[in-house]
Amino acid sequence: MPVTNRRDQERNAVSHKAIGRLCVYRRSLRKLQAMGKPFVYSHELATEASVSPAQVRRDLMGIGYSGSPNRGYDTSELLRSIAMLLDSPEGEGVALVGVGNLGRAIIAYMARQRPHLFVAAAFDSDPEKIGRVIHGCRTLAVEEMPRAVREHDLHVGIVAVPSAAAQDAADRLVAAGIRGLLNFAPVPLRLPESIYVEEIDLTVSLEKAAYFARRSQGAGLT
Amino acid sequence: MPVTNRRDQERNAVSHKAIGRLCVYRRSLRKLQAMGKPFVYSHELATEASVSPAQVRRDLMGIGYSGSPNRGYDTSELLRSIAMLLDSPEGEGVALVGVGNLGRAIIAYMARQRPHLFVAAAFDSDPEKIGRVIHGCRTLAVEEMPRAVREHDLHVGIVAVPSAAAQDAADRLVAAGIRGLLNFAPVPLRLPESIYVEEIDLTVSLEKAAYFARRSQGAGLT
DNA sequence: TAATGTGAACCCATTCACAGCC
DNA sequence: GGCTGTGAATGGGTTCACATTA
Repeated sequence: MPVTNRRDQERNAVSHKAIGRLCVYRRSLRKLQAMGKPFVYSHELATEASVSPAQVRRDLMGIGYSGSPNRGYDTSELLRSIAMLLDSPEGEGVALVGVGNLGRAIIAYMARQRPHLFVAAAFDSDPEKIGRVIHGCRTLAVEEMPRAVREHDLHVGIVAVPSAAAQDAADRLVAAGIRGLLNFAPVPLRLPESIYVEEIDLTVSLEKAAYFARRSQGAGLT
Repeated sequence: MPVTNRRDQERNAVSHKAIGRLCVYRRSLRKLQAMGKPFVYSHELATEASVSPAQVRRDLMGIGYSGSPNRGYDTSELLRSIAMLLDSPEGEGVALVGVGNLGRAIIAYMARQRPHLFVAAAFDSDPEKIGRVIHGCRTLAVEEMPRAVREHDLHVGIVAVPSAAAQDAADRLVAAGIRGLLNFAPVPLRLPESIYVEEIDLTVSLEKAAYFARRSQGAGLT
């Protein structure tokens, strides 16, 4: 019973936000599956993900998955459907540039959570760091990037270097064949249109949190 | 020449996204100011932030700031206007829970970038870590949180603990008086409505990057 | 009865396009 | 002439509400 077929995926461009939510639903589904719960309702996934039940149904409709009106969605089947959409049949290794505090924290973090995305290769330009092994991942010189990326067939990169080095790191990743990347450096990267960039900007997030914290009824004490 | 007054801010609830963009504009403005550029056009800020010029003008309109038709916006004045909106006149210290790899990386990161937000207090439940000083920030026991948060008058917190401990960390922060927080743990936090939560979900971001990397014209090799 | 699937309505953010200004 | 400021048009994402189904 192949619930979502390739054809659907090829056509329906699922929206950015929907993809993000599907990742979240998947996390809940994994938990439910581990708990042995065979079926789940949209409103249950909804509360877990802090969205509306209608939103969940829309999203699942978007990937072409159907549930049953009185039992809800089949946990395992839905999980498979989402995986079929999100996961690459090829490898899922990612290349990380910058093995400083942040880079090491990312490697450790990803080693702990075991999604099927993992840091397959880490790079740094500091000769001091070359050769060090962090969580089973050896640090290579940036010059090795083209070869290593090709060899491991990587498509996703992480930029975890200081701002000043970010553009160079990104350029190297792109040159090596990476097509999507996660940028932790608080600088706007200038890259080809075809490269997908996901920004993680700690400062901006914190400033937002600070701003909205201030106005959430705390009021007056300005 | 007080360009944006408190009245405007109190009323116009600037949208979430607009706040995020204003943080980004500010970064560009600081750079421009440092370069001694006294005026800037919307299209310049726009390219820096990867948004449309119209978007920039809208956003600045939203905070009640006006430029001059032929010189653009006054760099310093605009910077002051944004600061007046975003920055708290009170302190800007934040409380961080979890001094593991990630927590330490965050402290280091924030110490490097010098926005006016800084980690004022770090907490951990591991007795082993209590007392350690990272970048001038001493690690305290979580039990000290209420006192320390009150003492430093903190309103923003960062949750950088493992998933299993995240809800507890968040609850403690909220109990101590924090009103906005940044959550790095990939679990949905159940908190009072009034608390603003900004999620930073590495796994979701990576999965999104991987997904869109795959479909950006790479095609066929599925 | 209580759930799903979905057209239609709604809402908010963004962009357009142009008047006004220097 | 090229910029800003902004009403109007557009577009996309979310929610509504209800027909449908087991």
